[in-house]
Amino acid sequence: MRMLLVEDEKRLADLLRSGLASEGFAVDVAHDGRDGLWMASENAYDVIVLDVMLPRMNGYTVCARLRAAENWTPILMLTAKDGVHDEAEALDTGADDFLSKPFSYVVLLARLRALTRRGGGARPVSIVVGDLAIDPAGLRCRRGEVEISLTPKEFAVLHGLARRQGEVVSKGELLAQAWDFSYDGDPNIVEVYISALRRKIDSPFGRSSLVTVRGAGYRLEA
Amino acid sequence: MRMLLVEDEKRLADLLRSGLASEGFAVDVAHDGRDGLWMASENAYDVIVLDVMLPRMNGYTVCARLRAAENWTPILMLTAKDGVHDEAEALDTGADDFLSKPFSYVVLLARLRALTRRGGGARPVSIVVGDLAIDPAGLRCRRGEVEISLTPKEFAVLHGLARRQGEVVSKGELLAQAWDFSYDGDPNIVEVYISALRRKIDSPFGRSSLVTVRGAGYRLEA
DNA sequence: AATCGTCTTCAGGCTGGCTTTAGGCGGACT
DNA sequence: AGTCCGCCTAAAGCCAGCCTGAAGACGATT
Repeated sequence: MRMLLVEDEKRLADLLRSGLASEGFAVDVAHDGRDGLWMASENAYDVIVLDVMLPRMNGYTVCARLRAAENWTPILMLTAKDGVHDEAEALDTGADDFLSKPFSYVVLLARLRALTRRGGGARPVSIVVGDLAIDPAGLRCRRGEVEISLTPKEFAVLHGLARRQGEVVSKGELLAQAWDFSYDGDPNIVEVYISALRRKIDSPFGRSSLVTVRGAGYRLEA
Repeated sequence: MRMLLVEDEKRLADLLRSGLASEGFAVDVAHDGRDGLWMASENAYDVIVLDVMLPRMNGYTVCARLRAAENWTPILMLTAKDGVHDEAEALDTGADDFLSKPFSYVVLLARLRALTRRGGGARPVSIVVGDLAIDPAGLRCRRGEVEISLTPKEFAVLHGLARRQGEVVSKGELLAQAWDFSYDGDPNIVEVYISALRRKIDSPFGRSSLVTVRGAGYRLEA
């Protein structure tokens, strides 16, 4: 079971290397992002443990580049903060799992076992709907060659629709995905954002890809 | 993909239920620990989402009891605090994964997918009647290559007929399926919608796939 | 402190789907 | 043939649901 550990803190890297080695992993260590990317590209690992805060190239970028190069090795990201946003960001750039520092060794082991059991599955990172490309890693999207900047909330709504392109997504579902669960404001806010999105991704292009299905929700189509 | 959700916060439970249902999960909900344990024992679920803080019996106990009874259904625990200790404790009692509240919907979904070990999503399948394709997820249908947009009610009626293609479906049955139980208006409304459907899916194509069976109901055929 | 951008609320206006109504058609039975 | 009954469909009113501009709240940045 070959593993690549990309971690710049020497102390932590050594501890993990010795611990995991005794669990049966053959561990290679890279100490910065660029080395990590290079090693991951050159060798076939069974799993990659990737710190987010790295010199020379951060973890998100390394992850995104690997996925862009169609490398689907399971990746577990180590996020420094424990904000929900970081977690989602990690998963969106194509990571298979993440762990917030500080973490316990037992937990890391359990997660690694789960990942290696599963094997890597192909999962494209950016979502394409017709000529509209949605880039979860960059919180932005493109219509053809034109780049469109979106606010986080706008993006969350668009993302929710794009993940299920061609299907009707209800307002309630969009609320649940783009707002946190404790939100209990006016559901009308979804309409407001739909309106804003149309003004950005449809109207300027004379399109109408964001369709209202009265009494049911919205649908994003090519 | 059958799922048991054990969660006492009604609002959260409802949000999750509707969201996950649209992802292809058949969700049962239990509102306290004892009910959850009972339901998990009686039915064969593919995955269990288990809150830790529950009335009548906490999540750790439920989890431990299930494992003691040799029930190995994958369990994802929802821990309230985010201390490492709780996470380890969750894994120790036999949970397969955990998530700290508050969590994001996206993350939950990714974890559930991992647990059920199924890359693709179980999506509602589209029904085909001759060259007429009915797409429940998108609330629309296609005759050959031509896309036809339907209102929710029109779709509900067509869906009711398509699910039993070739059979006669009575007006009463259509009423029961497309209208809610408390509806006590004119049954003639079914005829109105049949008429509308014919104008959309038959007349423009010179077909007559929607047949009236006098005194019995309607039949959709290829 | 001031400015900017984002999130959220609110309210007015409007669209379009739902339902009812009513007149007409045609098959079935006497 | 005549009559009855079930079905068809066009038309119109109603109203829920949706759209959108404006403005306040809030936080981030300078």
